[in-house]
Amino acid sequence: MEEQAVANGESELRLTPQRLEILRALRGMPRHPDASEVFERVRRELPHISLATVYRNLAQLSQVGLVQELSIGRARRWDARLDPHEHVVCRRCGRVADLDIADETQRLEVLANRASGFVVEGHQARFEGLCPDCQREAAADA
Amino acid sequence: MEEQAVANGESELRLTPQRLEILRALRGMPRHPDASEVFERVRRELPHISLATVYRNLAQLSQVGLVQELSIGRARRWDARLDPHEHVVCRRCGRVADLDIADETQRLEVLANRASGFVVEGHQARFEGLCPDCQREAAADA
DNA sequence: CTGGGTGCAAACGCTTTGCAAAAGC
DNA sequence: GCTTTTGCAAAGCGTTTGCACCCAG
Repeated sequence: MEEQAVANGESELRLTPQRLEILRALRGMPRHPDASEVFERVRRELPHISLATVYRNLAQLSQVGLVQELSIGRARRWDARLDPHEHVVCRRCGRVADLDIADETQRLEVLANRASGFVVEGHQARFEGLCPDCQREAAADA
Repeated sequence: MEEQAVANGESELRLTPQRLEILRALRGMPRHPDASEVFERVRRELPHISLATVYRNLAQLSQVGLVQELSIGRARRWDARLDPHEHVVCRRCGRVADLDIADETQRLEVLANRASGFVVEGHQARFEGLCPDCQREAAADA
């Protein structure tokens, strides 16, 4: 198969069918899946793909900046959104939602820099709480 | 041995030698150790303690609010500080430092609440960067 | 006697790695 | 042909669990 390369800042990745499909799958999954969820989804198009390939490609794609790794909870989760944003996790159902409060969190990096002496170059904020659905259910239980 | 109970909001934990020593160890380790680091340290006082006991006790202690669990990187890390604070992780050496910017991050919970519809009840912010030591080394390398 | 707590070893879940075969340059 | 990528299986690593024993109330 004729392949194009995926251009990026420093290096290039071959655009293999697996790579392409993983990227496509992730872009269609706004709920921040972990590797095995991506695997299950990609499998529908490429039944012979292996889980190891999914792991390898997610790591490579994030190295070249095409996807973002999230550390939410125990398992690594993945996000095709590249612009700065935060996440809220529901304590009850585990649902993850995006938060667009980049302006404010960006300011915090400056504060963190001053307070720590570190050269701060990034952050992730994870909020916890009850999602609207679970608020309703919690109210119904009581 | 005469044992006292550890009082807390909802339940009680027996103050076993292992429990006591784990708590003491953690309070003396400001670098946010993971379970096996706590294990190594406690072992110096209690050579026969098992790793499973450390895991179990850290989980129990955090359930009753005597220690805090951090989700930094891959392994669970533990913190004896209970007041709200954030963390900076060094990209190079992995060192973790505390950040006292609670006033500002507390404000963010309100924003997150409004932006998401979730009832936000907590957060963890993790900043990344280069610690002072690694800044020096990085400068020396160049 | 009863229940929680412990140590040990085995099991677990997620992730990584070694390797030979396959595919693109 | 040389390099990269893949699939498969095995190994790795942090964590949890089952179980018998122990100890305090």
